Amino acid sequence: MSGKSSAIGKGDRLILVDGSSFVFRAFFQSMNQDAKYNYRSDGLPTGALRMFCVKLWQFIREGAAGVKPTHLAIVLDKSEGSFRREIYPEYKGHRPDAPEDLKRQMPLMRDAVRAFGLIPVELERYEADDLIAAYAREAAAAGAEVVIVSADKDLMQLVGPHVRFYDFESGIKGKNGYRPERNLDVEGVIERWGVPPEKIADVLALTGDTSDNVPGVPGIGPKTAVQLLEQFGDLETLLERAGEIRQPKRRETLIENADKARLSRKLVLLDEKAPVPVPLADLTLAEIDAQKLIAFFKAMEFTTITKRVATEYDIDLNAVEADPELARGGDSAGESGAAGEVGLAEGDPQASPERLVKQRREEAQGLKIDREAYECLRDRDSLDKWIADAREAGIVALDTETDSLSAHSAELVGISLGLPDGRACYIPLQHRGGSDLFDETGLVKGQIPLDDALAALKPLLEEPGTLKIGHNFKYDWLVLARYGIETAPVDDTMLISYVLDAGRGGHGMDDLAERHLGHTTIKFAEVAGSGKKAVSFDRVGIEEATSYAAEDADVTMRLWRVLQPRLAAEAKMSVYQTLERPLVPVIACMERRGIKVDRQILSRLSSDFAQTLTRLEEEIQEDAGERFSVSSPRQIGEILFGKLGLPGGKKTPSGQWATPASALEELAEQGHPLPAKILEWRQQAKLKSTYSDALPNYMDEKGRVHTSFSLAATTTGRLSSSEPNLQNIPVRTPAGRKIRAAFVPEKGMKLISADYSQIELRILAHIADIPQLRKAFADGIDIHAATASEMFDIPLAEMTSEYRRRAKTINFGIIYGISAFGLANRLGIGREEAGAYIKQYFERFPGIRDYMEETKTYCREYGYVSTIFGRACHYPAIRAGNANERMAVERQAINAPIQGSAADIIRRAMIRMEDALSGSKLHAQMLLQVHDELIFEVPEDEVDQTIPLITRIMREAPHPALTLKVPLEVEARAADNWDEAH
DNA sequence: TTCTAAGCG
DNA sequence: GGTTGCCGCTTAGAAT
Repeated sequence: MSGKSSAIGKGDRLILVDGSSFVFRAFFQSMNQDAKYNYRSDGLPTGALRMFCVKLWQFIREGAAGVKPTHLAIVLDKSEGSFRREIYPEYKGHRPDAPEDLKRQMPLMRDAVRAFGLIPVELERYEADDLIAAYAREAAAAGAEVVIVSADKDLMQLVGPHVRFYDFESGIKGKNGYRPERNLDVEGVIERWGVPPEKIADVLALTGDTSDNVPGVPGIGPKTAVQLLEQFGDLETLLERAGEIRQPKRRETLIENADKARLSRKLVLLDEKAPVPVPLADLTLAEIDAQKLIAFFKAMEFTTITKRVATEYDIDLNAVEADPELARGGDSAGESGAAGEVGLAEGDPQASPERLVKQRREEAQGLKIDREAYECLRDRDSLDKWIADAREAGIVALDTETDSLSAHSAELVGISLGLPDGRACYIPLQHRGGSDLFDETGLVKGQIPLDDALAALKPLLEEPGTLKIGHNFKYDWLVLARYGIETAPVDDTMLISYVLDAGRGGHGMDDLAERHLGHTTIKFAEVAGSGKKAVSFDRVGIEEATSYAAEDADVTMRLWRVLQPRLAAEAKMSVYQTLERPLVPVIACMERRGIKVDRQILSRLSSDFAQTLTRLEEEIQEDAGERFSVSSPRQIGEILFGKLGLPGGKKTPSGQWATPASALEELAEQGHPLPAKILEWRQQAKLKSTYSDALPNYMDEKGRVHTSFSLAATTTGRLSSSEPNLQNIPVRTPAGRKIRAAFVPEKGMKLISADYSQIELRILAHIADIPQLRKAFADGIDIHAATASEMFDIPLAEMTSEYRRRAKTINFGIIYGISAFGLANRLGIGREEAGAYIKQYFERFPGIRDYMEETKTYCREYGYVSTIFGRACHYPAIRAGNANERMAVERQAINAPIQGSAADIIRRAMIRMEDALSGSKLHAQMLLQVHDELIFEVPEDEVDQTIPLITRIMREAPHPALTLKVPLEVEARAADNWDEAH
């Protein structure tokens, strides 16, 4: 386009786009769209880029702020270090990092600009703002009209008779419906700032600018600054005559901070003299090369904008091929060249997701895994070579080996890497034994010093341009985080498998290798031994460790190549990108924090329980007339139903007497003292063994307990918690709540518990679209009472607790896939009566019967059901021949969309929570999730601000993807222990 | 390792 | 025509 150059002049119109703020805006706008539009089929985030292109296309064709351009420039920041850093090192100092997904698509922005036939304008040592200033002045001086497109208020300095400032609306609305300024002329600037554009730098010099870390003068805000400038004319005059200021305090700070103000002005003042790297004349808009633009869009997998361009230029879409070369990311060799290529079918730009899936599967089955070829890296040179290769590939599988199973305390023993070409290596770091020679520190010889290796690996593991692949990466993330490495971006093959195949089998690496690669992995026990002979991994010989560890990385990479393409092909990209991937660091941080437990409380409880147990045991044995083990259900059964001949005994599937609580309760109601005592004993024994005795063993030196949440353990999308399970801490009985009360905040802090009220019933009302339930929820009426009123024809005002209780049981039964038998059992009524209830329920709420029937039919046909966010839960056994089994699976299928949708909602809330809190400068920390409840630890003086924020994030969690037909309600409370907070 | 019971949502 | 039976988890202890 430089061939058509002509100098700018009167009648010309120039749009100057502040590239980085533009792409930021674009990113947040893209976040308001369904996630499926924001990722390419290889998982690369492209949402910001898509919005960027849509807007750029719009500016070129239609103009911005009512100005249709003859010239246009996208101006970028070349690097972090501008000349402002040289005069003030703290400039833009503590800026939060851009979101991970945005960072990954940044390199492609220049490609997008070029695809439009434009030149990305950037210059070393200068910020985009300075170049925009220089262009704006030059163009305005020549008589052209200028529009500056930016979200950065600093650029409002440049507004003048021929220069406007334009900010297109951010996708995210702030508090009080705040919207950024847009389309400002000189009048608009004066209205916004109280001063004309040329004085903005003076204002900022006084007030400072927190976002850029410009100091300013302490205690001077915008109001005072404007007033002072009105009084004295400009900053220099003000500073010279500061002695004349009446207010003593203000006078002193201004005199004292005069230099700071001058420095601040230098920082905020834009450098109009910046040497522009591209002459204005070369910014003339030429006709777009639509073929090239479409080829780029196709490589990015944009659809709507691609069609729009094709229509505009009357081009046959199918005749244009995607050109991955146009979307390489970065402009020179060596700079994260792979960001635009990751996962694309090699040399086949037309590969459809389905073909790619097939190709990868065949490839995986054809490629033999060769353990002999794994490398063991024992010196820096070979490690550096591997790091370079990983960088070149843009993708690397990663696995850590440690000396214990707990990610919170394990020491790093080694790291393995795997590449897409099937190469894999192991880097031993802290092996201490086996048959290898070791030195005086106990470390086996021939290992790269840990610090050296980590220093070399850290940039690779943290850089946005190289995708890391892990399996159950939360573990590795936690281990590496303790060595100061925050790995990103990461794909997790366990989570990809979970999204694709929940319900179809395990998601452990061994399972997946068998299933997808037909490969049997070396088992951990084979190298480390099992039972008494088991050793920790640092005692495993390095050669053996290499085949085991490198294989893990190798298999992980191969699994990724097989599974990842299925995300796009099976329309599961959104689920993976919005509900799974971002949750890994969130959960990891929660686990790392742990929750404090009061050891004394537990130890006292243990003694209390022990005492009660002894007493009960004696009474029980006396009543039974013999000594036996109360903890043995079989012996209990033999005593109650055999020896004492109590009525109504049932057998378990294995033929022994069944003694569940419900059976014992029934006997107790009939007046038998023994079953009641056994029940009591069992409760106390459970509380003692599982909680008061066991929990202290999990406490760290600070008295905190770190559970492990599993993200891929359930069929429905719920999390699970283990070692210890903190999702089943007692709450239903007074004795149990004493355990819960042992969970406490740190001094000066409170615990906040926030839980969704009736979330599953609300989801049922939404999915099945039940008018009465929707109305009851909308009106905030007690839902069980409303159900009872509808079912039993009793006005709400006359509702009795008994009818409400029955309705409540029925409501729960419905969620679980009700049966007359089950309901009868629960309510202690006859089967006929229970059947009549169900019949009546379905007559009043026919939509629920429809939902149940449709769900069963759907599941039978497709083998899976889905949550409202598209998570699939597979039930292959739905076609089982056995009627009982089939009915059981049908109930699961009915329940899964309800339970799973609730799980999705709280996942969304959790993912947003951290940013929302830190964005509001609050220090609350999320500690636990218990399915519909989140537990936080919060500084006492922030409780009042934190509760509304948490509540809002949880209530609004389905947005913007979905708007439920019922409101979500959240109850939150702060207290000094978990029992009181709940 | 499997079964039974009990803790939670 | 008898049987079984309400969803999702983890842990402890006994029995195998």
